[in-house]
Amino acid sequence: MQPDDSLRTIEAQVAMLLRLSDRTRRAGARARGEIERSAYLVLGVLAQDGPTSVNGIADALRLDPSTVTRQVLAMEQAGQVVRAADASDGRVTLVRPTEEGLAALERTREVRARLYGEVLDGWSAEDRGDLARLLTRLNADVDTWGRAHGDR
Amino acid sequence: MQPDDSLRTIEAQVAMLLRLSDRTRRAGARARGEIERSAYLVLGVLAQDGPTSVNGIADALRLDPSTVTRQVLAMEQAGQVVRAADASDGRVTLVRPTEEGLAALERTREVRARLYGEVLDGWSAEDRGDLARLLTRLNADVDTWGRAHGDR
DNA sequence: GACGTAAAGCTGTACAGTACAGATAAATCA
DNA sequence: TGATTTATCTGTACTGTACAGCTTTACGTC
Repeated sequence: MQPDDSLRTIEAQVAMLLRLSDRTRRAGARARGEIERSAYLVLGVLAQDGPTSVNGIADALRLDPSTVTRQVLAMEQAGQVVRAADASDGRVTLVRPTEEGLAALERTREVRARLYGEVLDGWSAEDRGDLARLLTRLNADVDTWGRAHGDR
Repeated sequence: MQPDDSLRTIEAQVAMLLRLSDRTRRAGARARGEIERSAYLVLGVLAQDGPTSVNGIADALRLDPSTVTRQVLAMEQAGQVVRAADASDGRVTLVRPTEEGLAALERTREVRARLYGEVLDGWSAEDRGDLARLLTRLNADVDTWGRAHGDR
């Protein structure tokens, strides 16, 4: 494969993966007991970083703060997080995951890992490991690139 | 990395890639001269398969036909495709890409390949090739899985 | 050939996810 | 203290998508 071919293939395959994953996410996600993608990502941030401000979540996910505001409001309604003013800065809304929220996150992770286990049934451990490694690196580089270029 | 760890990492990284790519797609995509993601995918199908029915496009992209109907109507307005009744089956709307549409597709592919070239700047040819290969295989398996399971 | 059934596509509608602009409240600085 | 900045929330709009129902065309059976 020529260098340029790899780039084109990666680009095309990422676009198609987006399309297909979107499909899979919608189709019966709730029936499988999963939480929404948006809540899933927010809870992932909270599970990793602990209580976080709305802006902090927005930055971690590269989302507009107004979007996160609405997501955490919905998640509070669903009992997945609690919101409280920061004691040392009244402007800040600190978002904390509830036990229920963390349990829902873990449940979703397990369901999805099982799903991927089915999809990647015939894959060697080496290919799985390579894909995990390369995707992680790709995301890190996409994130770095986006921040350096102001997402232009 | 344990087998289960790979699955969890892949799952989490795909979710994050979706998030980040969505961001990059919106931010300044038009400014870079790119066409919309939906048009890009439809034109990709037409470029590969030639004139295709609305249902055919929907199947290739795993979209609802009503969604494709609207996309091709918008693309016709934009001069990227032309629609015509199939001579042998009056129910079928055959969608053909215009020269302009194919040129826009190629332009977008080039812009995006260049973008990926920047993001993957420090990557070895081997890693790029591996990522291209593994993503292609992942998509094929996701697609197969989805069709086998009725996207449940 | 007529009638019932199926297929293709279109229209109405609804919803998730998102951004941008502007409003509000709290903090900080000169 | 007043001006400016920061964090969040509210109003609004748009893309992408699905599902249900409608219309038109085709097909199969008699």
